[in-house]
Amino acid sequence: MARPKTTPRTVDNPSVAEVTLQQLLEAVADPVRRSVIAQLALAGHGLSCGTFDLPVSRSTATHHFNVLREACVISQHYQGTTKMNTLRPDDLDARFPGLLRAVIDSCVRETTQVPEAH
Amino acid sequence: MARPKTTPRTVDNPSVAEVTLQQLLEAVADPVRRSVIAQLALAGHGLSCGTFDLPVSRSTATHHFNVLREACVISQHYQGTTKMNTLRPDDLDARFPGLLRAVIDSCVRETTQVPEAH
DNA sequence: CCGTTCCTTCGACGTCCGTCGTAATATGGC
DNA sequence: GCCATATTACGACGGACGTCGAAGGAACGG
Repeated sequence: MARPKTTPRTVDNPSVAEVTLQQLLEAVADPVRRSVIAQLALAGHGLSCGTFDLPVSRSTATHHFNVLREACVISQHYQGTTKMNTLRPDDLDARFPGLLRAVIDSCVRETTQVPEAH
Repeated sequence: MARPKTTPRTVDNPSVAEVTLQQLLEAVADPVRRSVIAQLALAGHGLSCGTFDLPVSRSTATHHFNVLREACVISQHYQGTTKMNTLRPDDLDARFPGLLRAVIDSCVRETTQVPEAH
């Protein structure tokens, strides 16, 4: 409250120390969010929110980005009218060694190996 | 149906090939189930269902054991009247390299580092 | 047999989370 | 200023999951 009329469109990316294991695991347990992770990993660079291919509405996508950011899986920052998303690759390793890396790998395999006809 | 009156009390531990990433991540996203994992890892050997220290009723605990077994995180087998639970340490590594190992480590840290009064 | 112990099955209930549409805000270009 | 674009905030809804208690089956020991 007492916020000025103009919100300068800043994003606060939380510090790794504030993230719980519960938060991280819940974040990656959703298929839409894992799709975000996979697309970011495959792209190799940041992507704006609108460029993702997701099977949900814009507002739902915003929700998922928030969850991922608060779990320190991605970091976000504004760039003009768009919002860029990038993976936070090694930050979380101090707190949960190897975990995010393994999750990202599995997310990529999950999407690239989709052509698995039995 | 057409089941004999006496159920021989067998358990079918699914094969790793049938487990999805979704299943595994959902399984470990629950705090009670992570407690099971941590207690098993700390014990270093199998534990019967009744010896776990869990904040839920017996029937709920049974449910959680089922979820963990179907995700190939634990394997179960009867031993007299009790049901033994053991971690399936390296099975899942073929399918999700490094993932379960990292999760187990984080579960152990989560419970052993509980004495974190700030 | 009979009782005890251990675990499971079955409904039922409550809550949380993913989903949406609509309305609103910020930026950039004209 | 004004419009178009990009994203967010706000309620609302529905389904899924964690939870429980009560009843039941299985093994072991008398």
